Amino acid sequence: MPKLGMQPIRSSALIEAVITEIGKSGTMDVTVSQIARRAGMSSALAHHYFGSKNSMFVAAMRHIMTKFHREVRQNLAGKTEAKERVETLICTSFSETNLQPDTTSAWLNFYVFAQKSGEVSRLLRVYHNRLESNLRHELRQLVPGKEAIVAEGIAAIIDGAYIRRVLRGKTDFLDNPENIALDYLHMSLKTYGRDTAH
Amino acid sequence: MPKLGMQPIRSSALIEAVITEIGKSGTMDVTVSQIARRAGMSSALAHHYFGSKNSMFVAAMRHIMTKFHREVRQNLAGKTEAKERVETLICTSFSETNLQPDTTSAWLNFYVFAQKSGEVSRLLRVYHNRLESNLRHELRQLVPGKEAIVAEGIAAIIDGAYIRRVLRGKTDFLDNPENIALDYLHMSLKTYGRDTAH
DNA sequence: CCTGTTTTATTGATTGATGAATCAATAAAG
DNA sequence: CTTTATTGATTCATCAATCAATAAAACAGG
Repeated sequence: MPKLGMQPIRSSALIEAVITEIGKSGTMDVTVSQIARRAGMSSALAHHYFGSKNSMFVAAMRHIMTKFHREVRQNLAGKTEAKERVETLICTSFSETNLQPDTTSAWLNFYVFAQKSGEVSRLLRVYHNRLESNLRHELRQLVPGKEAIVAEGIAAIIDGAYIRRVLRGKTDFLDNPENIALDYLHMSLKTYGRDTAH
Repeated sequence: MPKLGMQPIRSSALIEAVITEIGKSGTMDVTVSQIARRAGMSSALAHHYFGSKNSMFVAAMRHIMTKFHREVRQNLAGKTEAKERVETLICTSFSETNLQPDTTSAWLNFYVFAQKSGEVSRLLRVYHNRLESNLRHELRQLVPGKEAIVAEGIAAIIDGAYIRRVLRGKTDFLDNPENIALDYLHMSLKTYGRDTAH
């Protein structure tokens, strides 16, 4: 019963399955068969569409990054004030979707995978650069001369919070993780900000 | 030529080799043969002493953690002032040894591995709890009521900085990474500290 | 509106490589 | 003659990737 035009349906089913399986197992040693089974097809078909396990991983990563990017743009829309825009960048990083266990687990695994795959490494670099350049751009007006270090700090807190989330589960996380980053931002504004007065 | 008492020598050679190999490949898919070769012995002997690849990884992790713990205790010795002690905790995390590429790479990989192995997960939790409880203990006097969130922030920055270091290499890291954490500490002291003066 | 050819979808079985773990054998101390 | 050290060869399992085969839709011309 081959309905035509299955390719996009199969692809996205596989991509979802990759993320779910990585999340379930916590590692990237998941077999193509596991992924294919979860996506409701044979491993041969998975290979038929993606060619290799590697490209499934890369596609999954691209998918996560694209989703994130879309979310950022959506949340930034209409916001013009620099401080508000930085806060939006922070909060989007900690949004419901991005804190989904499967997503964070996949992130962490892609970080490791980047050391193996040049393509993933490049993707990750692009993503990092974009986030930090976004941050720096807004911070330039808020904490002139200090935008680089503050941006780096915010980015580090985001990554660190992700890790801790993956490691310990959300249970014993004291506070909403975004509050740490927001706190850091507000203290930086007070300390280095051009308008220290409220 | 079996000289007796080889066990400890072989063990530590293997542990070193595990860390080096993980660092070299960036992942934990290194073979026992690779590890054994680097440690100057056959893979059979490696199995003879450790039983399984898994216990080699666990032993390597224990080794890194023990070394770190020793370094912390050493650096803290004699320091009594709370602020100084927190700064020492931060700086030790970013010491020369702990920023060695192989070490950071191994760290990151163990983070991922923790999701597979209950033992590693427990080890990591112990380590994290110890660091944060140390931080909280000192911070209690410095930023009363806020020690939990500040400790969490410092810990997150440390983890985040590690990741970024692994990902990008030390080249395009703007500043010494400890400065971000130290900055965060000092701003927290100014904002929440009991002695805002000075 | 048939009929054969091409394209797309799909899978069970096979191949080939890889690598963890075990074994059998050797040898030097004690 | 038992214990410790050591390895080359072997076993056994796992998987990524490919193949051969099946089937159904689309399409072609008569």
